[in-house]
Amino acid sequence: MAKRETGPEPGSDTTEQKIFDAAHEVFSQKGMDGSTMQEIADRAGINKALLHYYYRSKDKLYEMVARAILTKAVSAVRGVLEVEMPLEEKIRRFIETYIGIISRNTSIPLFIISEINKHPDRFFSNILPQDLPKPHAFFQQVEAEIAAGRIRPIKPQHLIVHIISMCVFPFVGKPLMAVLLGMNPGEMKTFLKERTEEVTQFVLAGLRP
Amino acid sequence: MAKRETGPEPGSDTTEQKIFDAAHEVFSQKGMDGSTMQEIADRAGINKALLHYYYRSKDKLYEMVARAILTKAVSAVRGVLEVEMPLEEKIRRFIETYIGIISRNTSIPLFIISEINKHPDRFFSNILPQDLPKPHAFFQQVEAEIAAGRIRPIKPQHLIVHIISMCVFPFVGKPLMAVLLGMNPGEMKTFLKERTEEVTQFVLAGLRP
DNA sequence: GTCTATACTCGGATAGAC
DNA sequence: GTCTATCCGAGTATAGAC
Repeated sequence: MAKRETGPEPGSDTTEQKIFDAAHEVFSQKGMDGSTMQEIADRAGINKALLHYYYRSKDKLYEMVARAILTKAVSAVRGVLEVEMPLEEKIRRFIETYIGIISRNTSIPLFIISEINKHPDRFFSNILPQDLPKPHAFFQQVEAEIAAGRIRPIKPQHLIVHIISMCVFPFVGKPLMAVLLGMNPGEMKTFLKERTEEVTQFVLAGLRP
Repeated sequence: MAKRETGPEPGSDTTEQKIFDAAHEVFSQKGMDGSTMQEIADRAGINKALLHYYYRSKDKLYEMVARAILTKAVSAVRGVLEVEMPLEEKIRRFIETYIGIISRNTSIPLFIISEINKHPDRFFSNILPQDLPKPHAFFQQVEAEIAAGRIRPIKPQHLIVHIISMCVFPFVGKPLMAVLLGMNPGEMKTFLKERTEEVTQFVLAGLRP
């Protein structure tokens, strides 16, 4: 049984795939330390021994899942960032697709930041994809717009971090934001839906010369 | 031996205090699931049995530490948010003190968001302080400035989430930001130091009418 | 390939000597 | 108050039957 770098073929309904899906769900919600092989087995509807038959150890299984998550997340961002497009358009698209992905995968951002902080060695040696998004073109584009006087001067590195922060943080900090703002789950959902538009407006406003 | 709500008196050098300090350090870096009583005992320079003598269980010890962390974090924010002050000044101070606190306690934000997401019940029933920051006054102040035409229209809830996001996220996402931007630890440190000024400028620019 | 049974290790918690 | 020794449950992993 050949092992691929990023897990079994999605969509198929083999035992291997069921295990992988179960592991994906459990690991992404509870992280490495908080997950148990028993829970993964239960969720996959099989028993513990089979996990070790297909994936030698908890570590290996975790690495497969983590790599799959990171690869998917990274490639999603790459697409938007590297296309040729006017700056304003690029910013709109970036925010829209980025928040879109997060909304449909709410547990992923927290998984990435908390796991990468807790197990940095593992991530940097095995898991992080090698072909990360290259924001260089974006930086040059920003500099060009500044030189042309079409936007206010700003360090492009800070701009991109501003944008990513405003897109990601409200989702990972959701429980805290909810109590701080006094919102119930329904109100919170509406609030998060509004953010694509709000963040876009705020960023563009902040860039006016 | 009386138990206080937020742990022993800081500064004293009793065994109880040494345990609490050790637990604070370990829990804040590794969270509940990733920490062991053995490691806490080692760091405190005593043995496991004593942990149970002073704090009945790992759960109790964790709750004390978590409550202390939350209480400190919350009260720090409260101070700035509730003082009477012109809006621009208030925003400047908020960003400055907020990033200041985080810089001096880099593991705290990640602890709070990842632990509150992993053990929400525990946090909402026992740990979260009851007297949270009340942003109501801040909201009214923003509305008033908008009505007077001194700032661009914006929902105050989104504004405050924008600000918090840009202050907190770069610290919790530091390892990721570092690889994305291709920075070494030294460059990253400089970058984070710049953020107080950069975030302030960006927020004020985004609010211009 | 899939199961049951079991070995082994680790971590939380307690008993009891001092 | 502090220690050593020990218990017990949980969790990873393997052996071996089918």
